[in-house]
Amino acid sequence: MINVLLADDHTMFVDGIDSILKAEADITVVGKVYTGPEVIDFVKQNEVNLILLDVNLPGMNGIEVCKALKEFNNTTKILAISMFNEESFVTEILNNGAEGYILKNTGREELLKALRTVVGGKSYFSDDVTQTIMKGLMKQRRASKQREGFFPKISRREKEVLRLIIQEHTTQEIANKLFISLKTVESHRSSLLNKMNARNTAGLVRIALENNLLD
Amino acid sequence: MINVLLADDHTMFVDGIDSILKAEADITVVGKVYTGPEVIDFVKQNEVNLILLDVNLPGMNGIEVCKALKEFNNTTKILAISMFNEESFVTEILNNGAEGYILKNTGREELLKALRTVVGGKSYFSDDVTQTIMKGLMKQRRASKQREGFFPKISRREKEVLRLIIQEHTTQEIANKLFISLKTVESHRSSLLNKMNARNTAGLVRIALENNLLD
DNA sequence: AATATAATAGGGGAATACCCTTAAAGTACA
DNA sequence: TGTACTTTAAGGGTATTCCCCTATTATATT
Repeated sequence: MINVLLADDHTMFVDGIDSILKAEADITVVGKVYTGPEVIDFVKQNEVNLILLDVNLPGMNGIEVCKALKEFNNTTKILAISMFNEESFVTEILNNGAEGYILKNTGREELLKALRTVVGGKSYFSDDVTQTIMKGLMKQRRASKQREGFFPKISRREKEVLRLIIQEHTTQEIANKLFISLKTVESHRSSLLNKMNARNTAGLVRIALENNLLD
Repeated sequence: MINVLLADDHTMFVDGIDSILKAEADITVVGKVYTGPEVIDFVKQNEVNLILLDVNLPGMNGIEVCKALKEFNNTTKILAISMFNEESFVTEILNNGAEGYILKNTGREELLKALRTVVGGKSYFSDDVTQTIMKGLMKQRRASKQREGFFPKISRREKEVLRLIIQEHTTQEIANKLFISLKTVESHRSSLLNKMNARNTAGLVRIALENNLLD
């Protein structure tokens, strides 16, 4: 038997889901809650296998609830639901422990499938959500591509020096490691500052990490 | 009519796909190639709508091919295929311009669906691949969670200083901006180095960025 | 009210990074 | 076989960071 908790501030929506799940023999809706703190309280006092959790709960939102919940509970699965197919929502709640993410326009069949998949220990995502995430993955490329153009390309040796700088080595240490003179390393540092348009080491490190310059 | 190029070093596999696609009225296999450079050459001389591209081509691998191709061609779609459901493969080739990713154990029906979806301008991914990527997304959480524990928490003021350091400001500039003395900022810097276990500014920046310490 | 932590600030010194200029030798490319 | 870029290196100086130490005042926390 799957014990489900519904957490959403839209009563009508909650009731709709409730009536859908009632028809299923292996699923019981053990509770309905309408705010974040209620979710936490309920889970502490009842056995819940899965929470259908609205991402945009008022007050304490779904993401915070998720985070708080995972602090003390690892068995209850979380299937996030939302009106919005927003990349930031999806990634954030997934980073905070949700096992699945579906949209509110999801039909009865898919809802049930998602629910059972997540309870079964796997993850589930609406096709639309998947598209969004993957697009995000692909966007990175275009963005970093554009930025590439901003830098004159960094030479092989410069890249080595840069890597060692980021690993917290001093100029002297880098010189020793690469068997070259202190002055040479200084010279590389200086061209790095120029090419990357940085004022100091902090900038070097930030720009390098932000733009994945170490590949 | 969809013009497809097959790029894979396993002849038998290529022929298998070829025969599957032959049965489709709207699809023509316009070429079969077995190495990376051949792909580039072929696309330069023929009209190709979609490439079924093996990620693990010998010599110049699929990822490099993808990158090279997107340099001069934006119309040809790329559907990556691979034996391996490896997160690094998937993310890398997606970051380099592929529109879809399927596994070699994909059946005929799914292959055709993937192919038409990608040609239609949308992205397509095998369910398994989606699972892998999403798992990767979720793993980040666990990793960054663990690391959080390593730091004593950084105070409000220290965080401000840290942020300005990352923005390439010198100690003197930070002091001016925050209306405090140079020595106070030095003092904050020094506790940051301690708390974050960094040797110098480079480490400060790297650790802060890697662990999202600025939220 | 007592105790801990944070924020403030100073002196003084050593280590490191940054700047400017110059220049030779190696390497790749057309 | 030039031309451009990279890698190497130096002198000499300034700026900045880092490291000791100490110490007062605020702000939580219990």
